[in-house]
Amino acid sequence: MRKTPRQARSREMVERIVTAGRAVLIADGYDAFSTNRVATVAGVSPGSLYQYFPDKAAILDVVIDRYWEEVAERVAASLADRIGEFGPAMVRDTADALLTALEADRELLRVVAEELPVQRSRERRAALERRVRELVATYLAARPATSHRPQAGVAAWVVVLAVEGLAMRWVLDQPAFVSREELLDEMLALVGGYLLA
Amino acid sequence: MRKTPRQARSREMVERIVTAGRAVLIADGYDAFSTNRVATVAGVSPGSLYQYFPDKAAILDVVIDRYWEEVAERVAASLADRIGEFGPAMVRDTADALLTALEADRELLRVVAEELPVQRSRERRAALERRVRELVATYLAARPATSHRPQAGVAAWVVVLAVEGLAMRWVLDQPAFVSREELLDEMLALVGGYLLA
DNA sequence: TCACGCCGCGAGCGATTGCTCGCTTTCAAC
DNA sequence: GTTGAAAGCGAGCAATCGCTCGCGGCGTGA
Repeated sequence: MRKTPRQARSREMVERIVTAGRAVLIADGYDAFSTNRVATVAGVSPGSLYQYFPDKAAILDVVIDRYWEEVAERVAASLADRIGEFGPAMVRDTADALLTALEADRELLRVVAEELPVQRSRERRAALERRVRELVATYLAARPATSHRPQAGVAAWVVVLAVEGLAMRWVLDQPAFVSREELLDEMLALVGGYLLA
Repeated sequence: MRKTPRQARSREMVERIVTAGRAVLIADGYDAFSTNRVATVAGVSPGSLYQYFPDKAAILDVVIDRYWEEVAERVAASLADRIGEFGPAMVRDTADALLTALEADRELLRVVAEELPVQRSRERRAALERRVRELVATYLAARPATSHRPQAGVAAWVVVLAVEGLAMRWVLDQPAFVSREELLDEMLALVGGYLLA
C-alpha cells in the first residue's frame, strides 16, 4: 500500500476499489481487469486508485487474499472445532465445510482457479493447504489407531490434496452423475480406505 | 489456420514458430509470449507468422494441444496395454506412466498448469481425463471383484482425479518428504483402499 | 474563518502489443 | 526461360494499458 487512508471517505474508496476489482473479475474475467476499468466500475479516477495501490497487481492481491483467507478461515475453524472428535464424522464435517466455503463464491473460484496467472494465488492456496495439512498430521500422529499409514506427514499430504482436488473440481464442474451427498460419501471411502489400507 | 503451407520451407517455418512458442513459454513465461517475440525467436518476421496463424492464441493452442496430446498418448497407451492385467500392478504401472509423461516436460507443465489463462488448456486436459476415465470405468464395470464401489463411473471419476492431482502436484512441487517410489505406494494404497472399502 | 494537508480528479504520456500491407524473393509448372 | 503463385519480409498503424502529474475541492484543527 502506497499510502494509508486516514479519513473515512478514502477508506470507503479503497473498499469500493477492492469490491469493483472482484466484480470485474467475476463479470468480465481477468482480461478485462485493467486499472482503468476497475477505477470506472468503482466510480473512481485512475489517479485516486494509484494513491493507495502501488500497481495493478496489488489490487488483485487483496481480492485473492481475501478470498483464500475466507476459505481457510472456514475450514480451519471447522477442523479446530472437531479436533477432539474421532473418525469418519470429523472427515465428513471438514469436507463439508470446505465444500460450503468453495460453493459460497463459485464464480470467483472459477476465475481464481482457471483464469488467473496464479503465482500469487498459488502462494495463498499453498498456505491454506499447509495450515490444514499440519492440523491433519498432528491429529494422525496423536491417534495411531485411526491410521495404518506409517508416515503421518505423507498421509496428511495425500489426504488434503485428494480431498481438496475433488472438492474444487466438483464445485467447478458440477458433474451430473455425483450428488453432493455422494461426493461426501466417496471422500469418506477414499480417506478411510486409504488410512486403514 | 489461415492458410495451409504447401511448400517444404513454409511447413518448416510453421514448425519453427511452434517450437519457438514453446521455447518462449518455458524460458520467459506467458507474459513474454508476444507475437513479435515468438517471431524473433523463430527467426521469422511477424508478417510471415500471420500468414499461417490467424492470431496469437492459435500458436498457443498448438503448443498446448501438442503437450496434452503427448501426455494422453502415453497414459492411454500404457493403460490400453494393461487392460487385460489385473489389480495393483496395473494401477502402479499406469500411475508410473503418467508420472513419467509429466516429468518429461516439467517446465512446460509448470507454465501450462500455473501461469496460463487456461481456458483452452482446460478443454484439452478435460479430454485427457475423460479418455482415461472411460477406460477405467469400463475396466471396473467388467471386473466387479476389483471394486466394492457401486457406481463404476463415479469410482473412475474419483480415482482419476485423485491420481492426476497427486501426480501433478508431486511433479510441480517436488516435496522433499515423498520419494517417487513412496508416491506410487501411496497412490496404490489410496486407490486400493478406496475401491475395496 | 482561515489555512494546511488529505483527498480526488482525469487528460494524457510513454510504452507495448497484436496485427497489416505493400513489397521483394523464391519456387515450380510449362 | 518465362510466368504466376506461394512464401517471406519488416516498418509501422491503431489501439490499449499501466501509470503520472498538475490542479482544484473538501475536511479538520486552531
